[in-house]
Amino acid sequence: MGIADDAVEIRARGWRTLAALHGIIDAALEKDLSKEVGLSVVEYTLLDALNRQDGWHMRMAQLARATALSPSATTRLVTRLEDRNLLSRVLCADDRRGIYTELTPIGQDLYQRAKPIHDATLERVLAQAEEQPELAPLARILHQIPAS
Amino acid sequence: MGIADDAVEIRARGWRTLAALHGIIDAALEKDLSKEVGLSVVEYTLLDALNRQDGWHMRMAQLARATALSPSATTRLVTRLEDRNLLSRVLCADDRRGIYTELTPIGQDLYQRAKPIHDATLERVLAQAEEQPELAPLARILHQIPAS
DNA sequence: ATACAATGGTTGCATACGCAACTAATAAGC
DNA sequence: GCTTATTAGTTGCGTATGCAACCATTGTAT
Repeated sequence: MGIADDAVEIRARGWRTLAALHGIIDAALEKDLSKEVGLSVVEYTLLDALNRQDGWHMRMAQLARATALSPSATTRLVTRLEDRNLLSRVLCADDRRGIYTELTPIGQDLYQRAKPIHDATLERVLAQAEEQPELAPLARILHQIPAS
Repeated sequence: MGIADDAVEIRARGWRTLAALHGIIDAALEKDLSKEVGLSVVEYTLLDALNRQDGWHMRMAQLARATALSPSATTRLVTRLEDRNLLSRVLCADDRRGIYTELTPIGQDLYQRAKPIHDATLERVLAQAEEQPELAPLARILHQIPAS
């Protein structure tokens, strides 16, 4: 087995590690957020993305990108949150095809309650991951990614 | 904002980066594997896990762990692959609750055809990710995770 | 002006998923 | 030995997803 073959296997193993760590974090967040504030991970991700944009001025396509979801799934996700009065659709004045979303006070409040849960779970799960030899190298990196 | 708060935000950003990279790789693999050999990513992951175990001697629970899937999803995944004659269920002799899975020749053949696709896509996508400032730090790490 | 292309979101439909309840087989308690 | 608990895997059911087809609005060309 030559160097090139090794590289392929190392990449594959790296990808398996990434997928495993992702699955662990995702499952833990899903469980805790769902239990404590009734939000799924994607729902939290959307609220979080909106919040980092001052709760305003994100179009459907941007939300789709932020959540790594298809356009159709994004439509339904926004509809679900709108039905719970966490956000509202706002028609775009200059381009009436576009739709902005706005966090409602209820949505902002729920996000403020969800964020500590999210952050605490993330810290706990990452600490656990750093104890596992397979995951540790990757888990440690997450603390060292520079702002960009 | 103190050091502790910074750590929280850095973790959160690291998690977003991890999720983003995972989504990109997963989507690319999904697309290429589906197109070229008619396999989804989880289906490939299962065949790959089986193959690394000599195509034998993995119980349902192990497969569930390898694919990060629930028991029920694992049952249906194995059923799908069994219906396509890629693997077969084998009752465990000593513990008749347990079920082993065995790759069929067809399954082995399909895996051998799928692996180059998988590896090439992974290499391509990771190379692209290394060009993006947001993803580069994490993408580069995947080449450096030691065997364990 | 009118037709035609391109863009932004939404819906019909089929599929995969997780949870909880279930069955079958083994292990433990007395 | 018989009852109870535990473990392994499967099924019913509701929900989230992606794809492709669709509608509405905007831009472009003649």
